[in-house]
Amino acid sequence: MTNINLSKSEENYLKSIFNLSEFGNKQVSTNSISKILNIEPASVTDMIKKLSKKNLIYHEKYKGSTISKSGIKIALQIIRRHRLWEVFLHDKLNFKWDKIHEIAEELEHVSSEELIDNLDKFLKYPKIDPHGDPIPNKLGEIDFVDKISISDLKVNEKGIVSRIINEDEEFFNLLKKLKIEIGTEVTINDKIEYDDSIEILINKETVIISKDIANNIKITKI
Amino acid sequence: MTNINLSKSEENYLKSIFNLSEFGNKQVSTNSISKILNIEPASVTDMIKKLSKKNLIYHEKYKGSTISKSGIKIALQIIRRHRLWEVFLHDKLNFKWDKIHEIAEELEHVSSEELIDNLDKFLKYPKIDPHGDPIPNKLGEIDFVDKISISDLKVNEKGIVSRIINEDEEFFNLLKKLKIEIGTEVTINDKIEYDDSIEILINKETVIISKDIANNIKITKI
DNA sequence: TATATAATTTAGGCTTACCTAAAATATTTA
DNA sequence: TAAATATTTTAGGTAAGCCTAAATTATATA
Repeated sequence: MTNINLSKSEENYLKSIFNLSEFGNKQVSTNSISKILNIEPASVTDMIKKLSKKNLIYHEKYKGSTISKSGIKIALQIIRRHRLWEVFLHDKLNFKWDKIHEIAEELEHVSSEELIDNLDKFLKYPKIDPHGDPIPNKLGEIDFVDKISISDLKVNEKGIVSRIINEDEEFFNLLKKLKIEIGTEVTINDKIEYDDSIEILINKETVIISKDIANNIKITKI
Repeated sequence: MTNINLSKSEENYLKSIFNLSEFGNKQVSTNSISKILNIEPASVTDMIKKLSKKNLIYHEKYKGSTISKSGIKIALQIIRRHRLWEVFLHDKLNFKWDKIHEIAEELEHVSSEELIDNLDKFLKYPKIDPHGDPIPNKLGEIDFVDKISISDLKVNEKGIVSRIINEDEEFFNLLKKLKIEIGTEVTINDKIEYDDSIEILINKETVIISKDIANNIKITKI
């Protein structure tokens, strides 16, 4: 396992490219990377050249970038670190769900394989992080991710909340108010055509949520 | 509490200058910083100028540097982070005593006050790290540190091992072999004039250690 | 399909944190 | 105390990772 040592910047680019590529299946535009990382497109081009030279991505001028096999491997390790730290921050240090992302962004760049493996063991090999995102194992293997959200269900269908996409504090507070968390059972009562909002049943209570909110809550259909 | 955000480099310099200054009481030479950090003296001069401008140290050209009140405050926080992480790595992740320093060097630069305070709580507010070094509290207050080592004891005097200065793996293994750890009671049997080595009694066993080894083991006289 | 617009890249610049070589100052020693 | 040596600083340079402005290419639109 040739573990090249990447800089914090390189790691962040690689992670973003991986996330944008939907598991390496899509070409990623320079602009989209620029937006996610808040870095000017010209600078993104610089880094793309650098990562290309290291064979972590492939790049076609003016077309876009594709992440390579070895790029994916590394990206999954960074994601593993990030999510394990999130579990630690949430479960052991009692951080609120919406505070952990920022700190994990820093911790994920501390690159000691032994550290991460020992942390994994200490946390008893968790399968998902506090947002419901699956944690890759040491080999980079990762569980299937639910791709449907509440808005994809039809009336009378049911699901279990599995992942929360939006990680902002306001969204966190909203979910708390709605008593929605990972594992909550949700039934679709009605879909309101006027604005696509959805009436759902949670713990015997009925609430109406907007389409945008529904899109941010992934579920496993039951 | 004006918490300036320092770079990793700035933090490392400040920590080194603090350590060399013996709690801010001594002037520190450019060369000594250079040696500790493995950075050329000319580069050290650059950084000294930078830290001076931020009033974290005072510097007299060609003479040396002194750490300021605010510099000490920050240095103590960095040391606090480092030592708390060491406790975590040792006690929770089961890292060996001699492996923790390197990883803590990275973790200490993740600068979230909340993170460190929550970690402190999680670890139940430890007073010393695995090497026996005292951990500053949130306010930067720190316990008195034992300044005498085994070599400072006279024949028939006793002490309890309180700190291990040398953090190398070989030293760790040596101590293991000698059955010396923090809390071990040591009695001086004899001091050998020929090469200043010392015969000591540990758990009813007699061993001879060199002056250098004795210097690296701090004790509390009893 | 020609043109306007959007996306991307190139060119040139900046800051941080390092470097080497040479100059300036301090300290040691003869 | 003068000369030799050691320490420190200055001067000029480099790579990483960003920037803006301008040029190039791709895409959308009329």
